[in-house]
This record gives sequence, structure tokens and C-alpha cells, in this order.
Amino acid sequence: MPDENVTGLRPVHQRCSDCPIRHRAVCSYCAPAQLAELDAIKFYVDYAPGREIVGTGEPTKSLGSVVSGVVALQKILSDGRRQIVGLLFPGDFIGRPFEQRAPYDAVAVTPVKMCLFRRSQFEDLLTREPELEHRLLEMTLNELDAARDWMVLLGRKTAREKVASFLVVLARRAAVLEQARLADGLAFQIPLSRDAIAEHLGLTIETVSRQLTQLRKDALIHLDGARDVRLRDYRGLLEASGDDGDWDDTLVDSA
Amino acid sequence: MPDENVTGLRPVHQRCSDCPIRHRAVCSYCAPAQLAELDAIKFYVDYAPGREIVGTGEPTKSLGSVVSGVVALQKILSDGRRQIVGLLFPGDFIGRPFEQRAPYDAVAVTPVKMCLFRRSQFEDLLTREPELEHRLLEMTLNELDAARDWMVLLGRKTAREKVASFLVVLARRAAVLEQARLADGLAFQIPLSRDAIAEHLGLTIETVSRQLTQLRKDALIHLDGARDVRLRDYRGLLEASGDDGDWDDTLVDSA
DNA sequence: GTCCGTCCTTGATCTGAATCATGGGATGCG
DNA sequence: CGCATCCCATGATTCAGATCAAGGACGGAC
Repeated sequence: MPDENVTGLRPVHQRCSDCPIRHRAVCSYCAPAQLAELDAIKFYVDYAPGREIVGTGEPTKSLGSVVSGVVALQKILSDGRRQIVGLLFPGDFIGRPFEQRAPYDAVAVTPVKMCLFRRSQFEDLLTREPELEHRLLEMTLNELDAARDWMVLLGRKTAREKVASFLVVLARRAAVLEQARLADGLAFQIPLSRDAIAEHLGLTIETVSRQLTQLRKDALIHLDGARDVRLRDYRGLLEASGDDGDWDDTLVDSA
Repeated sequence: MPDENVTGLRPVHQRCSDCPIRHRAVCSYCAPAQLAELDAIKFYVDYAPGREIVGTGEPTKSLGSVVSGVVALQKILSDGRRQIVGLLFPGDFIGRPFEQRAPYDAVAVTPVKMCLFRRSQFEDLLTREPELEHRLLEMTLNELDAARDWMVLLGRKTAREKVASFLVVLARRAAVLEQARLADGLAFQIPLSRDAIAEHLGLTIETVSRQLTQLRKDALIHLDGARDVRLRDYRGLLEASGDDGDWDDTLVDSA
């Protein structure tokens, strides 16, 4: 119930150009044509780390996108086992249009700012603006592809490959965000605790810790503290991740 | 490259009412409004079991839906490990609009008949017909939810829970298709080999076999041959599947 | 500063599922 | 028919990762 959790509500007529998501390539529903209308109905909400944004089965009143921070989508089995089924970064869409109830929990893993719309209003706009809906479809198709990639990781990869794959994903994000080369020397932060990593990879916290140590000892990465990583042998890391063959990877420094 | 594999191409002007998918609730893009246009551009293709419909990275020329049979979507790692990331049943959509290349293989696991459209033609129609696109969005959102449910299975469930979950999914499908009660006594077939089941559940063939035997010994199911299953204790099977709490399950015989 | 709590690492042990190995029952074919 | 092949079940053994256990590093409260 995001509406109840408002801690940083802003005036409604704020310009969308103030909204950080607008500056990202993935922000595909804040397009010029619909900007004014979206602008008029959006609002902002802040969440503290660990805070639940929506719970499974709750009525979803709002949907929108992450402005800053990282959100985890998770499912919890009745005995407490947890699986993080997706991570959302700034610009990513959150919420389930055309459904009354959320199919999974959304939890803030860092301080999070959301840019939200009331579901009914957003759905109205969707039906009136085919182009908006088209972009949402493309985003959803991309998410589906990503989810299926992750299924391969969960079902078939070893612990080492899982951790290496996770680091590769983070490194790719960092390279795009910082307009940097995806190559040795690139530094980035792990935005999750060991616990959250484990629950994203289908492992335990101890195994994650051990594998990270091992990747460091194998000279594939530098580790400074628990969250600061620097690539030491990206090519090696990619091999350790189990899916080499992704050599359509234009970002890689081929030197 | 489906176009090359044509074994059952039919005349273009066949009425859509001949198309079996039209009679299914899930066939959401053969709606009356667009029926004539879709009718004019569709064609049929048959595939033998084991036949590849599209390969990962191949240019996707066609997309459409499954008319009969079962299709597996799979990814293969470079060393041969395989993960089936989705099963498609009659009425399910297949193909990746707005992308040049297929993100995963599609393989026929039974004899399959497809109802296909050339990608460019279908995409044209999508942009002209917002309602068509809307329905595709809803289907994609549902697939995404299903994929994330499966991630919980792959990441956090035991072998027994995985196999039980798989049977529950099949039982649900059978109940819907046959308009039957989802209750003890319901009989259905497993459309996959032990091998394919294993690769869908992230297990080995031996473990699948053992768990099925165990579920039989525990009096949760009857097993007649390798593929014929009859529910003996659905409630128990659901508990064994790890996600009870799904008691919004209106299909369940509450007696 | 001390105390406490949270997060992370590392070692020792255990176990669920993989792997290795064998045989049985279909089905197809020369 | 005999033989080969494929698919499945099941027993024996191994091993990757979970579990159990201990301790270190950091940060906040007081």
C-alpha cells in the first residue's frame, strides 16, 4: 500500500524534467507525447531499506518506476524460504497493470525513491495512448527474456558460476551508467547484502561468501570491503560465469 | 527458420474458424475485430517431435501460436547443460516481436502444429491495432509472472517439491481443458520424457524418476506406465509441492 | 571508551541430489 | 524371430553446497 507510506510526496505539478528517470534510456514511458499527462498524475514516495513497497496478494493501488535505489522483487514460501526473482534499478518499471493484486513482494534494498501513478489513472492513459502501451510491452518482453536467462542460472549453474554471473551483470550495468569500458579496472558496488545475493542466486550466504573469496584468490576481481568490487580479469570472470559465447558483447574491450 | 521447415502449409485464405486456437480462452489475438486481417496472413506448419522450431540467435522470421502439441523453450550452455525455461501449450503465443533474433530455442516435444504469421506483417498489424497489442501485453505479463514463479521452484525447492509442483501444474491444465474437477481421480498425461522433465525442473533424470516413484509410494498419485498419472491425494500433492497457501484456488474440490 | 548488534568470513561436518552403474521393458527393424 | 535402441527404474557411491559453529570487523548508542 504505497499511498500509506508516503514520506516524500511532492507537489503534483512538478515538471517531469526533474524526474531522474527521464534521463535514462530505459525510461520509455515518460516520452514527450505523453509527458504532460503523466506529469499531472505522478507523485513521489520514499522508502527506507528493508521496507516493503507492496506485498504479495495486496491490492496494487499504484505503479510507476524506480527513481533511485534498488528494489528487489521476491517470493516467500510458507516456511520462510525466500527467492528474489528480480532486481529493479532506476528507470525500471514496477507494478502489475491490469491485475488487482501484486504477484510478488517488492522490497527496498537500499533507500529508494519511487515515481508513482495511481493504477486506474495509469491504465486509463495506457488504453488511450497506444504508444505508451507499446513501450510497456517492449519493456515487459525484455524483462521476460531476463527472467528466463536467470532461470538457466538457477537451474543449471554451479555456485561459482552463479556468483560470477551476478558480478558480470553488475559490471555491465556499471559500464553503461558510467559510460565506461567494460574492462579490467572497472569498479562498482554490490548494492545487496550477502544475504540478498544468496536469495537472488538460490544459494546460502556462506556459499556466496566463499565463492567471492575464491574469485578474489583466483585474481579475477579485487574486493575492498564487502561491497566494493574492481574487475581484475573480466575475460576470466566471464568464462567463470558459464556463458561465454556471448561474444556479441559490443561493450567488451577487445584489447 | 520455420519457413524452411514447412511440411503442412495450407492455403492462405482458410477461415480462422478452422483454427483450433480460436476456440480456446487463451487465444487472445484472434479476436473478432482483427480476425479477417490475421486470417489473410497466417499459415500453418507442422513439426515432428524433437524438431527445432527456432534456434537461439537465429533471425526470427515468423511468430504465432501453438495449435496442437507441446513446445519447449530452452537455453543451452556451451558445455551442453540444458534448461527448459518454458513450456508452450495450444493457444500459447510463440516468438519475440520487435527483436531480430530469438532469445532461446523452441523445440517440439510432441508432434506440433503451429499457426504462424510473418514477423514484419504481424508487427505492422500490432502497431495499427492497439487492442491486439494490448492483449499481447497481457499475455506477456502473465508469462512473466509464470516465469518468476518457476524461478522460486528452481532456486528454492527440493527435488520432491519440484516434481510435485510440476504435476500440480499439469493437473491444473488438465482440469481446465477437460472442464473437470481438480480433485482426486483426475487423470492426465505427462507430455514430456523424463529427460525433458529433468531439464525443466533443474534436476537429473534419475532424481525425477526416484521422486515420481516416491510420490506413488506415498499414495499421492497413481502411475500407469511412464506418462499416465491419476491424482490419488491432490491435497497431499499440493502440500508436497511447497506452495500451499494457494487457497485462492477456486478449482479445488473443497469436499 | 565499552557494549551490543549486524554483517561477513572461515572451518568442520552433514546431506540431498548428482554421478556411476546395471538391468528391465518397450518398440522398431532386418 | 533375434537383436538393437531407447527410455525408464533403481542401487551404490560421490560430491557440491547446506548446515552447524565460531570468530572478526564495523558502526551506533551511551
